[in-house]
Amino acid sequence: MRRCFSHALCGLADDGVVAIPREDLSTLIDQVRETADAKFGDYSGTMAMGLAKKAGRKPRELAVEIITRLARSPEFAAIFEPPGDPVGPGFINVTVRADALSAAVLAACRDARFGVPIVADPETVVIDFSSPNVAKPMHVGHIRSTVIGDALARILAFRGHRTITDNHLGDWGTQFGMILWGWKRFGDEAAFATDPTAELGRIYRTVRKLTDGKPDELSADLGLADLAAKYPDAGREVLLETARLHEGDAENKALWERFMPACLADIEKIYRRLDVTFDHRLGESFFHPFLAFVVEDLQQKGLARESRGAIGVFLDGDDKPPFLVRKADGAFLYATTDLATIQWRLAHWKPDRILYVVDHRQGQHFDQLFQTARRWGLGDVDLVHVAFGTVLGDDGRPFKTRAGDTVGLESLLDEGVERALAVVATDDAMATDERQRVATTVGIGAIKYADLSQNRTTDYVFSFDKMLQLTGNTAAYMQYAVARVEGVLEKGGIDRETLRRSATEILLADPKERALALEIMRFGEVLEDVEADYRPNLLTAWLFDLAACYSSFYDALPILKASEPERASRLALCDLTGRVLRQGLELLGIGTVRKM
RNA sequence: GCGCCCGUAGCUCAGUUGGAUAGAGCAUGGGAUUUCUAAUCCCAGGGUCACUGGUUCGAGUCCAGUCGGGCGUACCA
Repeated sequence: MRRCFSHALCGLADDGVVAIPREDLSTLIDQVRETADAKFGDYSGTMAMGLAKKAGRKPRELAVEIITRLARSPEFAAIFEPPGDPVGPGFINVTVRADALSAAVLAACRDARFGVPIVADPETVVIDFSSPNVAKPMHVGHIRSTVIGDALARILAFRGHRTITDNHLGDWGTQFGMILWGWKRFGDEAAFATDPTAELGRIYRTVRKLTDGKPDELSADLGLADLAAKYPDAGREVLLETARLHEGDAENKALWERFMPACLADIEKIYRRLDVTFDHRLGESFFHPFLAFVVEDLQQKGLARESRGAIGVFLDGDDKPPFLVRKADGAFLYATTDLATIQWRLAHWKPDRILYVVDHRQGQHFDQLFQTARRWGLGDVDLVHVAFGTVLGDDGRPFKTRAGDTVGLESLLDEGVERALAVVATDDAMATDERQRVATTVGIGAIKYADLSQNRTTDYVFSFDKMLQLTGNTAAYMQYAVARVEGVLEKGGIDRETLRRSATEILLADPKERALALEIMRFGEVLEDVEADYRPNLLTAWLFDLAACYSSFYDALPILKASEPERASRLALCDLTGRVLRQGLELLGIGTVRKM
């Protein structure tokens, strides 16, 4: 609906009333927003004030000009009431026409996309997310990248972009050297046969503590202290094992090939539970053959040079830390891999954009990476670091178990489902297996929703108690709203296809009907805003508003018991609300149930 | 030291890139059920937007500084 302003603004520009650069037009249109207060109408435009300043005009005068043009535009008049005079310093407040809203809702009822348009210029977007290290079990730190990345991929695809999701697995770095080193010294064949990833996880944790553990961490564990005494040079030896793997050492390569399938299977199991899929899983190992070329080419083009035995790109002068692409011992770094990856993706996928859904702590790395890529001349692709904050525990410290270990993702999901089961279990009428299914949907949904509903840039406090609340801005509240819609339609024995076909008019006489309809019609705008800043929390906030509008509508007005023609109209609204809510949750990777 | 991010109600957080009287949820207090899922709805209280100055019609938002916190900072990813 915002778009209706564009004609009037173009007109202004063409008439030379004010100079509006074409590229500013969309940001001006973005300034058309839903009003803070219903008494100001439905939408409000604030562009007159800003434009007046630049043009040296009086804001109200300019607002009147815009209003005149709006009123003349047939496209505008079809959707909005004739606008009144500007309010205050120059607000242009408009109200959607009842007949236009009603017609739009009716069209949405019959449309598989609810009237949400496909983007005008679809782009090819690579979304790089999750990217766990395969050598260690996935933990709570991976949840944000996985959940946010998956949601963004779903949303961009729904908007009409060509999306390519890629899981850039950490399957080749130092952490694998740790496993190799540890396996050779205290690997347990029997334990590996029983539960491969558990054994590899044990080795990883032990070696990590040996190589970068704090003194008190070492002294707290007698066995660990012994190992530390026995292998004082563990850190260096680990790097040596990593280097051997990269050089193609037969023994290490064989072990790598032996360990990988179990690692991958373990990770896949988590993705299945989370309902997350990838188009590609091109890990670090895949790009290994291209790394030498990256360094050579950077050197040859005079971008990288030797320093203290290593090779790096000096981006901010000689005194600032360079972007290292090769270590003094000859090994490559993840900077090298990331550069090779960009190059490979550009050559094979020709993307317009690449999104990296990665922890904000790696901001500097991406600044350097993007700068280097541009200097290297890798083309005019948009490289975006979609950063997010840390997951914290109740104490405000990074989320850990009481023993101080990181929380495994598997057990986290288990606990979410288990707690959801306790909440759902109050209804004895439900069969056990169905209850289990509902608990799974509610539990996993709660974990995802809690994460997505937070502004991604801030750290967030992980709390099962809060995310599983049945009231407030939670997955359960939203899923409940969907289940209530199902309940009404089921109770009325309504065939939804027939309902959609036979609906002839949507009546919006009651303010609650109107508010619900207006909210539903904002779906497309919200998705547009989500993409603009890669912020799924705008979608959760809107879903919450929508569910609240529905609850309010449902509470105040009879539906099945209403008389015609209200009954058919309200049933159509119910059906549409349910579908839109379900679609919105699906775009977040969250499932729904028919009963709960 | 330098760089990036953050500081909003008792708690957890929004705040649409500078807009109208700073909003939700939880918690607290009150109310609604002969009626489609009350896992709901309606109403109320609760704020020096860390602090100081600046920019302008207008600042939680932009600029400068101060205080407090987090993260990063040459061969881990």
